[in-house]
Amino acid sequence: MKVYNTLSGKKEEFIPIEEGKVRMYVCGPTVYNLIHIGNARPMIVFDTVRRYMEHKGYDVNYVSNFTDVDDKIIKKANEEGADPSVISERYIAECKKDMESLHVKPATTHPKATCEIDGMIEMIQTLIDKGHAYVAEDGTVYFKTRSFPGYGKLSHKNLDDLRSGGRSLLVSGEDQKQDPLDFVLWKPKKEGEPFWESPWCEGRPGWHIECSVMSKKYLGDEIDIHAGGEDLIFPHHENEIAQSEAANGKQFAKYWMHNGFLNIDNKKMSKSLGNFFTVRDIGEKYDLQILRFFMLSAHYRSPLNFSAELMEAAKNGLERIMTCVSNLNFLLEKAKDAEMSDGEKEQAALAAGLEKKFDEAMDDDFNTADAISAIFELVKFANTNVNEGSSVAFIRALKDEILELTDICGLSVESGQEILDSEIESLIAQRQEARKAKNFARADEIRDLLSGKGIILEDTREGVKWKRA
RNA sequence: GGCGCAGUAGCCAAGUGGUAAGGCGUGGGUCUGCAACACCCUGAUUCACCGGUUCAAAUCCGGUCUGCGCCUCCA
Repeated sequence: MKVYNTLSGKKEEFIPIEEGKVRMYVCGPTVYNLIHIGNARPMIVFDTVRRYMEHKGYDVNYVSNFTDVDDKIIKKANEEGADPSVISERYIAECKKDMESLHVKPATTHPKATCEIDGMIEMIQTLIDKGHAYVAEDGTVYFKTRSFPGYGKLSHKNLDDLRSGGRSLLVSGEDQKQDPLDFVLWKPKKEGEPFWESPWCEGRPGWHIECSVMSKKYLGDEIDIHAGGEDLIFPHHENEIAQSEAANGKQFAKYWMHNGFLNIDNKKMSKSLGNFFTVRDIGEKYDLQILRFFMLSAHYRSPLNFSAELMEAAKNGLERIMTCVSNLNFLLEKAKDAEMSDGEKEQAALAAGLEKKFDEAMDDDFNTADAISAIFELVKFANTNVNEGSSVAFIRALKDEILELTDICGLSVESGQEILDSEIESLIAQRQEARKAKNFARADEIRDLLSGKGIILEDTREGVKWKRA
């Protein structure tokens, strides 16, 4: 299995620190509002990475945090006159609902920054003790960037370029920094802000230290994969490396994975441009697994453009897979022979080749676009080769294969077995009578009636199929 | 200014040295009482442009153009 590592800029063979186990940390959202579809991309992408690794037999310890102390949360809390924890708890709950709709599995642990303050104070103290951090007059603690020789190794920047860059890194009120590149580990409270006691001042942690500490606590000093959106490479992940490696004296993460951005009309999504969509917005119109399918149809490192047309195309594509499974289920009920014929055994072997294609695509840095094409080929294979004469074993083999591969992608393509109420059953029977009697007007009338109730009928050679609109 | 990514059919999108996957859409056909589903056919002599390397390039090298991201909170 090969993984593209931002650190080296290359695809590398994945070798876990501990055989058979994967320790993985994914930077989670700041919970001050409903998550937007851009937030959803890393959740979906890295959940798929996790599912594939589990499919390969790895025991994955997957940690993804919620950042629940932040300026935006405090701002929102002040607007509503509520405690910041009310805001963050509310949006953590909403986020979990969205994740469920997106078929993102809950992490092994979802730590919250506010529950890990002790660990942060401890790590900051270690950094001070080791000479990597210093306390300013007002109690702010800064990380001394120049004290960490590897600074810039992830984002491939060098300190002098950063300094002479087009923009000043000095922001007003930060002139206590010894160097403009130094960043905050702990900052003093302001009026009306939540705060914690610390050796330096009453205050709260800087953003970057949170992830270093939560990763260390739940996964250890050294982890296999650290992941997030590409915008986090600098400064967030660069700073995490500096903090963790300076404090722990060990390599922090072996592999750094970053997903590309989701754009709207080739522009970054932003509220000011009016092209901002929450996951909830999309969920009003579409089953959210369509959004998931859409995102997996491109490579995770490529920028991905979002539009209504593209969602429609994704919807139709996913429906094709679901129709196939539904057809297989239908034929399964009608199948007579239990065992595969010799011809079917050969066919099944061919189909297994498509599963191999899927695995090879996923082994190559999680090429989900290519992997999905293997699923489509499998669907076509099933549509072409399964018929009313097929055996139970053959149909089931193909169905199971499709289900296995779609499940790795986090897609549920088998609609639940529903029992129709007797009134509808009776209408379908009446329509069949009418058709037999060539009373097509009556047959169409019943079909329209059922369509009005959300039941769509399809006449097949094997009988009448129905589905929900 | 610095760093980085991308440009493949109407649209989306794989492929990164051996002669262009897959999906959506379009048009035609088969099946069907009709519809739906499905299947078959329909698609790039060509991969932004210009040079170069090679027996061979969408894939490697150089340049040009265009779009985007990061360097400030951001998935």
